[in-house]
Amino acid sequence: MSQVPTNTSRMEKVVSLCKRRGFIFQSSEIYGGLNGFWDYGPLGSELKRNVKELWWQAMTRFRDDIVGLDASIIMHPQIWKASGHVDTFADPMVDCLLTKKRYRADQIEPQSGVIYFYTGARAADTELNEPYSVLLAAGKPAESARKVAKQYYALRGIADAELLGETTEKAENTTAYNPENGSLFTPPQMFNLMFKTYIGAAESSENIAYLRPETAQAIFVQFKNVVDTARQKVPFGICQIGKAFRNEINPRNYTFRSREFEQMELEFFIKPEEIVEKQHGTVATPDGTPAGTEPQPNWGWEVWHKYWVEQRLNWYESIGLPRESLELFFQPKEELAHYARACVDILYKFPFGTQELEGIAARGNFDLTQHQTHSGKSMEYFDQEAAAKYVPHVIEPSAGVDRLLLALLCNAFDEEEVTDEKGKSETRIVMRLHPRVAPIKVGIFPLLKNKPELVSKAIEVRDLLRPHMNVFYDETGAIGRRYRRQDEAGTPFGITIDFDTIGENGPEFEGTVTLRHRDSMKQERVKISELLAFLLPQIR
RNA sequence: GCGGGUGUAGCUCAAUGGUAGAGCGGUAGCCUUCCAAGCUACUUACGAGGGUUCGAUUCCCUUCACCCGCUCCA
Repeated sequence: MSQVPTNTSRMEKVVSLCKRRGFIFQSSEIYGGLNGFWDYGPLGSELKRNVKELWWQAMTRFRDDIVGLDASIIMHPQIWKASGHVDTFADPMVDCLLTKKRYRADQIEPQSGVIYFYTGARAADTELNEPYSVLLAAGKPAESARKVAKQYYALRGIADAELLGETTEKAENTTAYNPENGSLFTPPQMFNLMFKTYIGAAESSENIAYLRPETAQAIFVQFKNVVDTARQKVPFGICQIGKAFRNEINPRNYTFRSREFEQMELEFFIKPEEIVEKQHGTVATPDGTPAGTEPQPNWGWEVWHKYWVEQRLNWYESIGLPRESLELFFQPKEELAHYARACVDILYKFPFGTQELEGIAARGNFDLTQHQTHSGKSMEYFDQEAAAKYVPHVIEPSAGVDRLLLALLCNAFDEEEVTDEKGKSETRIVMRLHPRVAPIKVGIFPLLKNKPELVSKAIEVRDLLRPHMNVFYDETGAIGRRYRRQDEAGTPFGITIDFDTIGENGPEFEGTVTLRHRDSMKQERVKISELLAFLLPQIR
């Protein structure tokens, strides 16, 4: 498995296979495609269903303390006011007029000094009346401002310019100039990342609504309803899988950053530390808590946070992403959003770089409090055991489904040299997807198509397995070709119905099939009656 | 959004200012007793729009998409 930071050719092979085998297609391809949107083909949609199903199971079915939610994508616009998305989910951007580099306007260091204004420039045969200005630190020679200005006009086609209309002015704490070279920036442009739409027929400002930029807010907004109906006590969680939309400035890296994507989010509500302390006398910290322990009532938020990081890492391993393909990134305190207490990202080593799959944030009670303030409805929870009312705090593991699929596909992709009995070597492409996520669990092949006994027996086996797993029946072409086709689809098992199966080579083999393993290409004989018992534990 | 690159069949690639070809694949048939065998037939493309031209896949412009770098990113 490649550990090279960027590996373009490997990524290209993955992309090509995804298209060839029907994992991922470009959205609206016959109309030329649409930037930032992707579709999942037959194999991709199965893969995606499996991943979401496994997450849902791990979160809700195998736990008593988490329940599900499936909320609408368009919600009351006030929600996005309360969450801060309307105001802060927009980045003001500026471009340097000289270098064309783009910066976030709110991250420009304010500068003071002298501004040199020009009205234009003139060369032997041309003149350009386009104002431009340069900021110089106090005391620097005017000549360096002129040098920058000449570079600027040279870019505009006025070489060796004579600068026109130079004036100067003092400036304090301006962010309109590039600190690196003094050049003027373009005026700030706002990029709000939320998709806007209108509810009802009239496109007026009162009808503005947004496609949700994250699924989390729906959980906070429905917190009270869930508390009232689900018979859960804090600590408990609400989870949701669903689409979210962000009008990315620059979608990149295949499906990694798309404008429409799917999230799997959990909001796990916990007691504020003062309540824990009141009830138990002490608050457990990560240092005093052995890894992998069951949740305890005296846990503080830091232990819960660590607990969820470990839970999530274990889950990724359980679906086939090895621990060494993942990295943890602890966001430094100074880079955290104002409401967050801590955030750990789980990163995967993609061929195009190590990138985030999931963020696990400790968000305090920011969100519930915000909605309490904006809606005027109490978000307080009455804790009978503690005899106290409080707004719960929250730990938020938030994962991107599409990113995860891409990670699984990149991780599974493998090329190996195989040598046949005649000594001829060739490249085998195999998707080593974990059986749990594999789109097709087992391929079922009659050894020969023109032998009715083999075909009918194969169909019998297909119908035996079909209620329990996704099977693929294939009778065309040579058996080796059918195996290799399934290798690219990531199908972990192949079952071949041969002449042993129908008893032609002795009664001791009757009712057995060839079971072929994708990864090792090894074959073994298994009784049809034992197939389910063999396969089920591996795919669940 | 800026700069660079690329767009020809499902994939990988070729050729050409005179109307596109291969390999692999796919489909159907024959054959075939375990790892992409063979034979036959079929299938499918110049990203889109405009211009120059008698004629454009080829030259020019615009646009769209993808890739790389910058930028951004929950």
